[in-house]
Amino acid sequence: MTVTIRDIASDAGVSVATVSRALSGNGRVGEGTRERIAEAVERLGYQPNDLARSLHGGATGTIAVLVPDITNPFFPELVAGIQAVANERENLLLLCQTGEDPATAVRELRHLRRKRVDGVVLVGGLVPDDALAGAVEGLPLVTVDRDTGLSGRWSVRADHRAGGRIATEHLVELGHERIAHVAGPEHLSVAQERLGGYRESLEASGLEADEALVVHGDFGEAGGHEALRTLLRRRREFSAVFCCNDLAAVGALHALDEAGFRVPDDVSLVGFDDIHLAGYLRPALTTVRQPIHDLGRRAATLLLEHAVPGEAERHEVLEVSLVRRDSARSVRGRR
Amino acid sequence: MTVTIRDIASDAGVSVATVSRALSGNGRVGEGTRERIAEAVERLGYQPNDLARSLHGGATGTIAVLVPDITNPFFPELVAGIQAVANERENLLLLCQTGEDPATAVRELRHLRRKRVDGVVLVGGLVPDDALAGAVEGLPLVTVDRDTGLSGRWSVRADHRAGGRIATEHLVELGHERIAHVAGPEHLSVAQERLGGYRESLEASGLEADEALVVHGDFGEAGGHEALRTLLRRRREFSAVFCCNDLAAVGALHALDEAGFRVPDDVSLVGFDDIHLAGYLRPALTTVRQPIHDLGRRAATLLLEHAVPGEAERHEVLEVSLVRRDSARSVRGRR
DNA sequence: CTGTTAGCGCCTTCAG
DNA sequence: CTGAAGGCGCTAACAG
Repeated sequence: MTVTIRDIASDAGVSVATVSRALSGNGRVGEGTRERIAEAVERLGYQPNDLARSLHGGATGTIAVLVPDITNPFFPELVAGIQAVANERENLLLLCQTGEDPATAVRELRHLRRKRVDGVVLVGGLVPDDALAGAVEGLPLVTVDRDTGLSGRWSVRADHRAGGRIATEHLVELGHERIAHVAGPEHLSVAQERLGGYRESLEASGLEADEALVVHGDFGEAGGHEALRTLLRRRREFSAVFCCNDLAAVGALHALDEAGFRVPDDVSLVGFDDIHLAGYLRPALTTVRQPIHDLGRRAATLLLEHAVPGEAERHEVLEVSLVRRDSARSVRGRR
Repeated sequence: MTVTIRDIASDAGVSVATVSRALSGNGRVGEGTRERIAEAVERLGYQPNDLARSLHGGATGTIAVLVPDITNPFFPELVAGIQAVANERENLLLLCQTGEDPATAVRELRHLRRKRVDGVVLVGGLVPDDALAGAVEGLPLVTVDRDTGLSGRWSVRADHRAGGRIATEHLVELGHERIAHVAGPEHLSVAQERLGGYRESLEASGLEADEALVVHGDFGEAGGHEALRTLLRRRREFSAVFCCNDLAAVGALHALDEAGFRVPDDVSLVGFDDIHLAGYLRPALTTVRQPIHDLGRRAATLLLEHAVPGEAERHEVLEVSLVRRDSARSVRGRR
């Protein structure tokens, strides 16, 4: 049925060993034989079987990425970065979605191990370390935007704390004194850090840190929407809102809109991430840019180049920057 | 180093065959033996090797999807649909990006074959049939939104022509008589069909089909932006624009904005796809909804259930529907 | 119910 | 430079 190395061997009148050498380019093979082999390969339409090849213990040339939800626009950009370096090195990329469920993640990790992937990029912080530890033992792994206690593991992340600071500082510079924050899920370290940056900046500016101006939501549009409604219900004065990410900012924008506040005329808004969407919105969203694509590139590069378990671990922190667009402006009206 | 079936066989005091049976659940195995095996598996931390398992000729439990660009928000939703059914059946999903380059697509297809994937979902219409034919010979394949001349191949697509009609009809019903169309790339069948629907609808309504109101762009934001500027430069009167997809509509929206036209007050706008973004925009975009997630689900289901090459081919067409939001309203001002 | 024996397709010593 | 032989980890007939 399928043509194997043996078929082309007999067709070319040589042994399988010679064919193997000719194809893998390992040992030396005579010019003439090489040609006859190439010919036979062509004529018979031979397709090497990577399964058999990898069975020998070599690499599979396949890595995997685990994301919470590919539908969230942050992740496709990240995946694209990973994919880019995977392709450069002729690796294939398996995409897994955890749906933010630790059990699913662990199950998928186990599945990936059976498939003998060369390594995995784990994105997000939703799996407890202990559950993870067993599932990834001996598996090359690089985490992204995840606060991991796993020892010997490599990680890549943006400087979320600096991001929180930058966003808040920008609003302070615009003259805002009552700055609210729509925070992310409390248990996520990236959310904590952004919140921490916000607080640091407030303090550094000598502004009052009114805890009633901080409301926790999630990283989704609905969460931002709901969070802002909660904030509004508290009836505290504020003239600007720093949202934990762009999607939440979209929700906040809509909630503000529904309540009759105009952005940025009545309230200024700053997001985080700088997903493509941010530039499409009206007003275009001022936000903190994470180098999402590079985050992916770095993660994949580390994974493919260095991340053998046990090797000295390494943690990279990428810089963020402010992207000024139209959703934040100097203070005028206020609630 | 790695623990194999043989290790656990000797540990449990049985033969490898018995272990194999116990683990795969094929043949019958005594209660006691089964337990001792389970124990050994646990104690030694055995991880089955799917490579060896698949080498036997069985399935690999892995399918692949080829998309032009995962960063385009249409595709993550589609991929999510595919992923969903893949997971339900314990399959893994390989993600490949073609970057709209036929050569890349063919190369990746070849790579996937070496990896012995069980099948692939090919999205979009950018690879010429002949180049493809060789690369996918004997490989289960389902195409999505692609007009394929490949015989014996399965496909899933939305009813783009009906979509074009629905969008245009909606604008006609709102009283618009001069309706422009920002079309997609001319060589893509889905673009042709949407354009065809637009023309049909115009004709059915007895409206003049002014070819100067049709301008070709691409499926991106920049393309829509540029296309609308071209349209504006022609200085023909129009009060509504039907865009080939939502991303192009975003570009059109911005171009209109820059030119001082308000949507929907001065010009009505209708998109196509109904990506999440559409609902986030202001004004929220009226658009033709493609059941993107279902498109993915159906494609994967067909692939996993039926798509053995040679079997009677099947082509599914999914229905589209109009989503009325805020970007289109009854005619008032006009250019 | 269980063990023995062949391979799956390829690579890799080891001789020639 | 080339061939023969063994094995990667597992499954699938066959016999018991």
